[in-house]
Order: sequence, then C-alpha cells, then structure tokens
Amino acid sequence: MAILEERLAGPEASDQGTIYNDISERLAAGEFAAGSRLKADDLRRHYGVSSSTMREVLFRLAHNGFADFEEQRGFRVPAASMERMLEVRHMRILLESEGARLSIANGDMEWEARLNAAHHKLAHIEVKMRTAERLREHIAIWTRFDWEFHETLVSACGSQLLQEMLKGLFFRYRQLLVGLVTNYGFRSGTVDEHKAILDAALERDPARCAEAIRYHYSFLDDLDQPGVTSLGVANQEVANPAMAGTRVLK
Amino acid sequence: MAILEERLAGPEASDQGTIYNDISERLAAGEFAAGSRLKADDLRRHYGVSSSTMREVLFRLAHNGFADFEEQRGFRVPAASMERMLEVRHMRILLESEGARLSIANGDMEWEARLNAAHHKLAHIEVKMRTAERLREHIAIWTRFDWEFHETLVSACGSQLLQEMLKGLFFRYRQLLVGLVTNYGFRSGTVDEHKAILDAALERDPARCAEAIRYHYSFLDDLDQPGVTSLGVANQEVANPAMAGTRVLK
DNA sequence: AAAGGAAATAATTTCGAGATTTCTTGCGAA
DNA sequence: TTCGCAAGAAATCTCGAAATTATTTCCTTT
Repeated sequence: MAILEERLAGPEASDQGTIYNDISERLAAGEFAAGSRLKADDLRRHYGVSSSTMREVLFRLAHNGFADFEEQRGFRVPAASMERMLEVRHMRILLESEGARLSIANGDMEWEARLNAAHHKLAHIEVKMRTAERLREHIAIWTRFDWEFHETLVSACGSQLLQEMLKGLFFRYRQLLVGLVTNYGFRSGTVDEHKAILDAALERDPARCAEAIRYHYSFLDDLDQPGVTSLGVANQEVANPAMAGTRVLK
Repeated sequence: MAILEERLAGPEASDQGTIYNDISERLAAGEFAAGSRLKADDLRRHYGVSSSTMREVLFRLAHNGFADFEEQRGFRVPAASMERMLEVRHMRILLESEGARLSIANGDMEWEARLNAAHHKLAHIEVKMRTAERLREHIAIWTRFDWEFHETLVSACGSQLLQEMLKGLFFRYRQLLVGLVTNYGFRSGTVDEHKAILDAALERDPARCAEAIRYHYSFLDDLDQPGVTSLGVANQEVANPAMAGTRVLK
C-alpha cells in the first residue's frame, strides 16, 4: 500500500493523499499537542470531506504511528515519551545500518552519485540553517532533504521491505523528536554527522558507516533523564551477530 | 492501533475484529490464490456488513501486509514471490535476533519459564504433526503456538515497537510461505530447530541463539532458483556491527 | 460537601445509496 | 486475424444521516 507518498496536487485539491500528507506534516511539525485528540469532525470540516473519508485518512496515519487509535475512543496524538523515542531510534539504527551495509555491498557508481547529490542538497540547507534567524521556515524542506539522504543511503540494499519500514520509522522519529526537543530537532552537529555517514559509505566501510549512523543519534542520550536507563546507544555489551551470514544481492 | 488481536467472539458475531481475524487466518491458510482480487462486495455479503465496514477491514489487512491496495483498483492478495519472501525473512532474522539478544540480556527467570512453557506447547503439537495424517487440521493451532514461541523469545527485549514489527512480519511470512511450499510450511526439522533456539536462549548465548534463528529459516535457500541470487542466508561476507554499542534496558 | 447515578451532550461507527472510475464486451476498420 | 474504440457492466469511492457508544452535566442521596 502506498504510504507517505510524495505531495502531488495543489492546495485546494483535497483527495485522501493530499490530506494525509498535510496532516502528517502538521503532526511532524508539532502543531498538535501530544496526547490531544484528533477530532474527526473538526478535521472533516477543515478539509471539506465526509466523515468516512476522514476516518480512512486517520487510519492510515495511525498505521504509520502518527496517531494512536482506540476502538470507540477515536484517534489521539501519541504521547512523545523518551521511552518511545529510544525504541524508534533503536529500530532506525538497526535497519539503517543493515540497509547501508547491503547498499555498500551492492551499490554501483550510480548509487554513489545519487548519494553524493542527496548529501549536497542536505548539506546546503543545513549550513544555511546554522546561521538562519527563523528555523521554522526551513523545517519542511530540511525534513525532505534529510529523508532523501537517508533514503538514498539504503536505496541499493535490494530490499523494498526494508526501505518501507525505514520510511515509517523516519517520520515517526521526526514527530517524536519535535515533541521532545527545541529547534525541531535540528542541531548544528548534524552537518558533520551526515558528512561522516557519506564518507564512510563512499569508502565502502560498513563498520564505520554503522558507527557514524549510531553517533548521529547519540545526542539523545544527553537528553535522557538520569536514572531512566533505556535502549541507550553507548557502552557496548553484546555484539549482534544476527546478519553475520547474510549474502547480498547480485 | 490494535493489530492482529486475539480471536474473541463466536462465529456469528461479525464485528470488525472478528472479520479481520477470520480473513487473515484464511489468507494465512492460503485459501485465496495469490494475485487474486479480494472483492469487497462478495466479502461484504458473506459477513453481512456494509461496504464501508468491509473497506475498513480490508485497509487494516493491507496495512499489515496481508493485502495489496491500489487506489481505484481495490485489494488483491499479494503475489507470493521468492524475492518478497526472502525480504521478509531477512527482516525477521534481523529483528528476531536483536530481540532475542536483548531478551537474553534483560530477561529474568519468569521470562525463562514463559519461554519454556511456550516451547513445550509448540513441541507437543509439532511432534504430533510429524506423523499426522491430515496436516491441514493442525495448521491453525500450530501457527498460534509457533507465534507464541517466537513472541515469547523476544518478549523481554524492552521494546514494544520491535515486538509489533515482528508480529507483522511473522504473519506476512506465514502467508507467503503457504503460497510457495507444500504442507503449509511445516517441516519435520522445525522441531529440532525450535529446540536449538530455546537451548541457546536459556543458556544466555546470544550468538548461538542468532545462529539458531538463522538456521531455522535457511531451508528457503534450497527452494531458491539457481541463478536467482537473493538475500540468502549463507556465505558470510560482511558482519553487521550495527547494534554493537547498544546498552540494554534495566 | 462528596458520591452516585441518570439525563443530556458529544463523539465514534455503521449503513446503503449515489457518484465516479475501471474493467469487460462487442463491433468495425485495417 | 488484430487492433482500436465505444458502450455497457462492475467495481471502487464518497457522502451524510442514522445508530451506537462514550463523555459530561446536573440532580439526588448520603
């Protein structure tokens, strides 16, 4: 099923895809308070569609983690807890490292070129954002380029399924992040971190790439409450030999 | 959003959850041919609900990978290709090994007891199935015990998200398997394979547990067409250091 | 004043008909 | 025979009202 598809139509067109994208963007921008109800009737009026259509859109959002659904109790904005955040991060690191490993093994020069291009666009906006007055104005385009870079990184992994799952995790992560930190999740350090991921990928070093990916998300540990020990990212204890014996495509 | 919830009501009750469970079981049992259409109107009549309700159920199925959805073209049973199968397997091995690793690190004696209990039930039905005349009759209960064992294995991992994702993958895998092999995916070897996973988990050996999990799915390689090199399970090339530095809960 | 419960209010969920789109069938031309 | 096209058939999608369920309000009782 098509999920999180690209924005297509103009602002007045209100088909399901458009509404889905608009609400998901508003959610990812933190417009709705965490824990508040997504009133189907209010949204229905706002977008000028019927309750059934609105309900379908809300179900799609719920499936991708943008909303919580309880029978007979409607839809709510998920509470942005640090526990949930660390769970999403954990899965992102696991899938993104694996996807990068496979892409490094499978990717051709065309993949390298696309990755370079995606990083160039991302770095451009991020450097500008470091000195920008109003971050808010750049968040939408930054989110898009950020996603395109991470998507391209794993685009040669050979698994459509991995890419779909990672896409859901990316936007879920973004929504939670916006609810927990300031500046919409942008930090000046992200520039260097994305560069480190790019370099490791282009040098075909999966171990270093995985380490760079892990480091990219490690800033969350500084926000973690003392005493709330969770799925942290530091202090190795056990190596995961899960995919040790996995051949790659082609 | 409640997904794949337990079977609740009697056969005559036709609320959404019941219909969802019934259709998903029929799909997992291979009742509908892969690639065929899931006609909303036929199903609607069969379950005695309106088209809107039926549509909602079908969306839920699509969201969990049981059906494919295309706008204006309705719902279809996903084609059971070996490529898709190997992708799902790949994700299952990745997530299940990681979940087992975390459970081994976090799980207490109560977890060990639950795992033992789940395996006992699974082994009982599997031993019986090795000599059973009509496998068909045991598939539903076997599927349930099989799931409960794999679920319990990762139940102490500390990540609700990982468990949800794994649940979706389990039933997706089962559906694809039924479409590709005989005997509904049951092999006599599964008895020993599940035992190996259990032993490694109880001995708190994550590496051996991951290896046992991998081996549990390796039979697919024998079915793989020569020349169709895919996300196979043999022939290590690169180790995945993705989660090397991941602390565990508690 | 606090607690319990019933009525009023507000939300979700279901329904079936109508509008829209896609698929099928049959006819005619190359 | 093969291809294109148009008319008919069949399916999906949207809609708004009705039914169901949850929530709030307010009155009664302790």
